[in-house]
Amino acid sequence: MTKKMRMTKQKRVILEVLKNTTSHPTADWVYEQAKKQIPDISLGTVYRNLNVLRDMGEIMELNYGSSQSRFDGNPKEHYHFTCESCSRVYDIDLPVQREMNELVEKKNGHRVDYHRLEFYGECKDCRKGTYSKDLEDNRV
Amino acid sequence: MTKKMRMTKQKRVILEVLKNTTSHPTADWVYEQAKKQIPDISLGTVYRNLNVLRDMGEIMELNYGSSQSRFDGNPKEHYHFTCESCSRVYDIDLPVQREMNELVEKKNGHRVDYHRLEFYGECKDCRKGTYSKDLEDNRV
DNA sequence: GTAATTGCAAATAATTTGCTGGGTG
DNA sequence: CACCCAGCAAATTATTTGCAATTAC
Repeated sequence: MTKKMRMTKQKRVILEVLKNTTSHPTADWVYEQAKKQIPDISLGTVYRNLNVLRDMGEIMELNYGSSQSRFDGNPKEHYHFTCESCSRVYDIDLPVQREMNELVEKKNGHRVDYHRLEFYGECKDCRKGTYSKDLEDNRV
Repeated sequence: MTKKMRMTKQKRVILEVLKNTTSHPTADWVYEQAKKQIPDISLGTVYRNLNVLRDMGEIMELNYGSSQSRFDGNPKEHYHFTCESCSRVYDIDLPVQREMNELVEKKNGHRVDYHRLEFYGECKDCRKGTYSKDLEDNRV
């Protein structure tokens, strides 16, 4: 039984703020905007509702699931796959498609220096049920 | 004058740890590994050196520049451009290439649910010197 | 009525920084 | 021997959480 969600004034305003901007605001900016309509709304409420709305699929969180930075000893451009089950990150050997940068430059007018491509899903170890914490801890 | 960098025992070990793994460790994991060789190394030193090594281009930081999450009112899959100068995030209208997911599935054996593609560079406003803080604050 | 949700404040978690002594070039 | 960098601990920043009061359904 997933528990039922109530549409509160706070939730409505937060969603409205997000739906009415083409920018990609931070929680804090949403909070500032929401305060214009509900002066005593609290930042905690904004965070809670952003998470609820994300889980419902109403909005997207960029950088979702990456509270910690990860480092890569290989500084050459390459792509990654992140397992949403065990959080491990794998290298992907697709060739880097630099043509896409020029395409975006032409279409949107920004100067594009590089891009980042990340795949998400369930890794082969987790699919097989082979995953073990030991394996993770001993990766070298 | 960029100041000169000294090769310390700590820096050498941290770099060595990263170069000798194909995983994409967190700062904390690097710290744990480095401690095996330098028991009294401090976590602060690990963070400092990871940043120095990243700035030198010796290693890559994944999720670089995103200490805060950003939210998108449009939950449909689409790509983004992030300006490294003003930090604004723009939508990119390239069609989503789902074929790449299958390619990775076939080649690497992971189940791929979706991917994320982000471009980086300098946005057209910053290139023109048009950027203003007001503009950012008033984005709606 | 009752369970979900709020505001507030305190708690976490990741990362950065100030200081002072030590080690590299 | 100058000055970059280490260790330590305290500070910052983003986000989450416990609790008692409030509100949607």
